[in-house]
Amino acid sequence: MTKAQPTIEEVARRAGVSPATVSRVLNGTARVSREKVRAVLEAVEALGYTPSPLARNLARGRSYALGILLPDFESPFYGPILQALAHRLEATPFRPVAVPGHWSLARELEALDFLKAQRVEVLVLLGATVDGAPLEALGVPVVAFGERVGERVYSLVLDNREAAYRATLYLIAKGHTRIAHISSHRGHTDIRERLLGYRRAMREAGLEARVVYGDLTEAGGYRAGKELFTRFPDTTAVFAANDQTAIGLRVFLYEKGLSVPEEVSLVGFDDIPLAAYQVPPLTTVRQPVRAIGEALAEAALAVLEGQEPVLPRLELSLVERRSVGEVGA
Amino acid sequence: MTKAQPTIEEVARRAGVSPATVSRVLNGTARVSREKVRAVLEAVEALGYTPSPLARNLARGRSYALGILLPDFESPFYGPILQALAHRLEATPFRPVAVPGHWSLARELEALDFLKAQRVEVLVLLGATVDGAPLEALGVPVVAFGERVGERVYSLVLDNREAAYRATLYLIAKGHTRIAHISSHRGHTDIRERLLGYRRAMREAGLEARVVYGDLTEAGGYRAGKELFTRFPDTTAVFAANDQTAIGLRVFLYEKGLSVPEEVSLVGFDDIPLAAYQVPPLTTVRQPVRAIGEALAEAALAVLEGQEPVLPRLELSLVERRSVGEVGA
DNA sequence: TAGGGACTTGCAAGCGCTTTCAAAGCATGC
DNA sequence: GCATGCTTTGAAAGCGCTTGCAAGTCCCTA
Repeated sequence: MTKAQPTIEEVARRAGVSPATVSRVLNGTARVSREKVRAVLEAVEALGYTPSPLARNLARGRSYALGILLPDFESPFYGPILQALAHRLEATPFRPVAVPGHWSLARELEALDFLKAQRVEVLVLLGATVDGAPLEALGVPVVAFGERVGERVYSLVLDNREAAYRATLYLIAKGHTRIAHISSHRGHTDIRERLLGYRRAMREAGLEARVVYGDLTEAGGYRAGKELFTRFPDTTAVFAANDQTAIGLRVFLYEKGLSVPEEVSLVGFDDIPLAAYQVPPLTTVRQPVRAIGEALAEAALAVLEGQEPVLPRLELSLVERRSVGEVGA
Repeated sequence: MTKAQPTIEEVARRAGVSPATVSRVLNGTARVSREKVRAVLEAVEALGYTPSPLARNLARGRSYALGILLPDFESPFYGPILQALAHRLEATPFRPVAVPGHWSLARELEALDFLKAQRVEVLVLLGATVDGAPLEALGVPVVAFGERVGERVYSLVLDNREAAYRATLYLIAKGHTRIAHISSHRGHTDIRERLLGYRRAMREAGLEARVVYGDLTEAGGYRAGKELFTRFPDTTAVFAANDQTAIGLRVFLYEKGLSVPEEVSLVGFDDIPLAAYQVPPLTTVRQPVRAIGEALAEAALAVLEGQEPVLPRLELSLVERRSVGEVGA
């Protein structure tokens, strides 16, 4: 049976004070005499009272809601970021309101409408493509993972191009020359940056770029592999735009009977939790998800305090595992 | 500049009616004349008005919040369930409030306190261990994935024991006799049920059970593999309590130089998205996550309507991929 | 032509909290 | 002993919405 929760009124009555006083001791917003404090606390304890967030927020005129727009809840990359973000929020009065944009701009716009209706005080963007006007229209500050422009929008951006450049260089250093890249039209600028980094490394080394497109899913990686090895059968190394793509490609190679890393080397991007547990363990560019989540939370909280957020300079680093071999070794 | 959102008051003024009328047309709670409806709609449109959920819920005396307790946001198994659950809720007035229990009973209890403070109207339990008194203390109905008891608690339970039994039988049918199981003390009854199913199959076949314990993570699977092959080096098949364990074990085998499925066969449980993309693709027991998420949502919604929820009978099925080989084949 | 019923509409109370404002209590200083 | 200045406390007004109730309209019937 749902025994209704007690109200501040009842607490006040039991403690022999006014609701105002109860509010004051609970929020520490004004000095209250020793004995009344005790009485209130006792009543609160006895009744098991917790203030209704609804009423409180309405009275205070704010929602304490922090909107989070992410692609979905099953992404092995965004999940951990959300986790860190939510974790950082736990000790604050703010609550995360996470909604999926389902990798579609239209759905993202719907999600924004929803968040606006929810009166979120700030928006955190994770792997969304929305930008510009719709963002400004929200009327709240935005903290984005990935480049964005606009007033009151702050972005945390890692140097994807540089990291991709270095990853490609790494492959070249291992003696590879026929190196392909699997990119994607899905996703935002980060993916394009990775492509650019790859191209630059290839160009500088005087090598021919071979690019095919997936959709950042395992299935996409598998299909891209099919296309790649049809068009460029002699490819010896592949740099994939993300780990899921690399993993999908991996099973394509497995089915085709090409061994990794002996015949084909693989480098991914993101370092999702399962990357280390592939066979062979996947060499990949690590994104510091924990730090990313925390930095976003920190920035959002700063904005809420009216401060100018400082976004840290986070590094992408190649983690060498076992999916890359040396040519002619 | 955060232009404050308009209130019902302003809409009413602009439409030349009372706030009550605006409320009525927006909620369809009473008949309103044609012209006033038009006027209200026009004003709403012009002002870009959306009712404040805070005020609305306070006035209605309910939160429209549906609490969800799950282990964390990065689980490849619970993520998809959450996704389906949240998706089903989209068209309803209810909002998911998901909080992580971090695989710890203490944290789960904290989470419950939080959910209670949030005035959730119903609780959905995903992979939590909490049961009994703390659950009842919440004072709201509970819909659980996995066996639970109590009044106003309803559980969706799949026959894990039977599925584990059949999975083990499958291995036996492939000619294996030295079959191990990696279980876990973490997790709830489901895991134990799988252990029991395994034991039963082994017993009935007159085979000796060999059980070691992991913690349902990849790392745990890896460690369990170490222990397993120390104690029982001649093991030819392993049935793991979940896919992550199997995947962790897989890399242990890889490092040890044991091939899958030629030397060791592997069966997992859950069929997480990445299971199909392992090398070799993992044979596993599929949990219908989409259906599970939807069934839980459906049940929760039914309970909210005051109805007795009907929980469907969902099936676990073995999906054969490439990680199991025949003995002597 | 008056009375009654069916609709439509606005008033005002209230949801549970916060916060302003003023009253009350008290000690201090002259 | 009285004015002054603090401090503690409660009354009451909202926050933005919903909803019970009653008033007002209009049309129909006797």
